[in-house]
Amino acid sequence: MPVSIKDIAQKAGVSPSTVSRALNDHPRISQETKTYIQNLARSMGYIPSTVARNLVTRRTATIGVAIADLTDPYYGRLMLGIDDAAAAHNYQVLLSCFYRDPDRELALVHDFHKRRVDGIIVLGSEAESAYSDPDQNFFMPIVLVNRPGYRCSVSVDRNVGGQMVVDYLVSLGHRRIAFITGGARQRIRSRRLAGYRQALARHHIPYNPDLVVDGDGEISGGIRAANQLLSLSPPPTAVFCFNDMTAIGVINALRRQGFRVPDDFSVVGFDDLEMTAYYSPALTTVRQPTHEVGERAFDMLSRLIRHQPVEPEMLNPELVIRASTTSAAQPLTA
Amino acid sequence: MPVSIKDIAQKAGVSPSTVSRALNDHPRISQETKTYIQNLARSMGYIPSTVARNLVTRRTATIGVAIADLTDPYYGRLMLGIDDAAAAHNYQVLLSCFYRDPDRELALVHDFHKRRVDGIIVLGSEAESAYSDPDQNFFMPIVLVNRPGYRCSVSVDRNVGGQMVVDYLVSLGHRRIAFITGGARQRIRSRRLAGYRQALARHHIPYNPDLVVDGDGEISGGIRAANQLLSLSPPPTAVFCFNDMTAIGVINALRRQGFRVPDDFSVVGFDDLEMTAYYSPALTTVRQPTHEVGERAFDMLSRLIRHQPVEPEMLNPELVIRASTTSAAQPLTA
DNA sequence: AATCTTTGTGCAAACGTTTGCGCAATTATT
DNA sequence: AATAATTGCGCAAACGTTTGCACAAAGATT
Repeated sequence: MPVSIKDIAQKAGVSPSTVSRALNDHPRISQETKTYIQNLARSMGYIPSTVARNLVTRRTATIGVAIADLTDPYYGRLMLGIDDAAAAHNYQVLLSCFYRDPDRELALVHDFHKRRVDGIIVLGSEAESAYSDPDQNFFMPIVLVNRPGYRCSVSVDRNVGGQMVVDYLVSLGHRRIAFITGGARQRIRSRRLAGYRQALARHHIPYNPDLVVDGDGEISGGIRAANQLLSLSPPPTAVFCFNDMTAIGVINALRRQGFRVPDDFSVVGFDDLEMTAYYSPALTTVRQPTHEVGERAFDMLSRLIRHQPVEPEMLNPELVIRASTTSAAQPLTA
Repeated sequence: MPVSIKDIAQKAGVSPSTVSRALNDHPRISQETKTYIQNLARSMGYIPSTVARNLVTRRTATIGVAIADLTDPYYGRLMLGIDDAAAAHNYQVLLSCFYRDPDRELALVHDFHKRRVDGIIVLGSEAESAYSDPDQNFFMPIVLVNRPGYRCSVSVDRNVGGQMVVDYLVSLGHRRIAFITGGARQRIRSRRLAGYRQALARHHIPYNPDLVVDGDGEISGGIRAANQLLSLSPPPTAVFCFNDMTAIGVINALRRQGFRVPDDFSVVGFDDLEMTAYYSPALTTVRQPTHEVGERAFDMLSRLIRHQPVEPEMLNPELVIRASTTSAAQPLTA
């Protein structure tokens, strides 16, 4: 049973209010009693109860962050930005993972509501539409990262990211460029895919649905997708992947079939995970300002909490050219 | 302002206690009122306040997990085991990252105390000794993962892990085997290092302090350490790394200096991150039963919470031989 | 028909804080 | 020397729940 403010009050011979004020450095308490009580509290091993405090103040100075996948370092990097911004504003952060499961995601957001956090950030939402649904009774600010369809979101522009990749591949002479999605669910709203198609159109390359196959954002999905692409005739000469994890799977599957990257196939990732720079071949990918995204997401949430107006934000990605891409070989099927 | 139990009571014309009991499916409430109130609550958008509930019940059904590094998928995998076990026991999990900073770690554990979680798990503690320090006033169950010195801990036996690696490298003919630590702070208590030394002794290979250099558990540390090792004459023929991240750094630094892995140097990691199996060369490493570790950590905490006796647990790792290791070349310095 | 159980509900206290208000004692202002 | 402002503290209500106890009404047991 932890020691409470009343225990301290009793021992000090003062009222609980005085103890509370002394501990919170209230101006109308004498310096003398303050230091006396603070020392006493320390010596008694007092640890204030946030839960009682939150109940009466009706705020928690805490935000909840729901994360899609803890084994993908991309989200870890976003968290860094959020944590930094939150710390700078004296906010605590509660984290939880929903393992890419929309039901768990919603359950989690619900739990955050019950905990009465001041606001919520969702990283990699799988249930975007729910947040605009009035039936959900979400009564607190929520910002989504990378879901530009939602009112309160900060995203990197994956459409232009996709275009950059295609432009670059086309400039290398590629014309049969495959795209691997992050999963069938993502497919419809995929900005990368939209950018891919727009860029193809701009280069007068007809869109070929066979070249677009589903992955799952993880290595295993990349492997499956690559094998599927290899069964095409003719196969693509370049593969644009939903993210770096997928790209790792793709490169492996290709290599396992005896192909070489980039000589036989160019492969491009997305996210610029630290480790893929050290991969072999070092991955050509699209870098996102993750830290800034995290910070901005927190700032937007913070403005929302203070009832200030916000509008969706869009940040620009950057193409990082490394060793997994090269000029298109002469078409084998000439 | 969210709707409270009183609001519902008023609208239903019953007392708050009845509402509370109806929502919690108390046996002494008629089915009729139960369904009536439950529907009413739903329609009013009622979301119970855990904070009020926690205050009166004096428990939170929540555990806190402090994580050293969110960008290392190793911890993500541990979390999976914890989350699964916790969900099975109707516990919520609160996560937070301390970025390998001992001060932030302690601050975080302190914050968990203030939140009155029922117990705490620390993954990758940097402040182990604090948990045995009575001055810290930690008044709740805490289990540490991979800190076998602590009373309540579940660890994989990194000592035998270290020995397995050295035994294997020696069997390949290596005698100049380097070890890269996870950081100067870890060095003293490193079980891997102890295992490394024991195995060397067993093979009558004298211990050479020059071959033990500090990394930091991340890629950058691996790069630095590898360069340091290359400046030795003669350099080692094999490098045993604190973890897989370090190994990635090492392989890169070696390659950048024109060396080949495993032809010129054998490299061994630790953790068996999924992606390192897809690395090139695929990494020889030590697999840990991460999911089981996570589950057991939760189970231990759960026993602690119920005041049942516990004792430290130790799980066995497993050597995974892949392509980053091979027989020692003829010594260049013959 | 009297007693005993059971069923369904309400009262009120409690959890550990914060905070508006009141009030006495001290100090500053005329 | 009277009044005003300031300083230091306590009272008590409040936050939104849960829960032991009381109690009336209905049903079951003699």
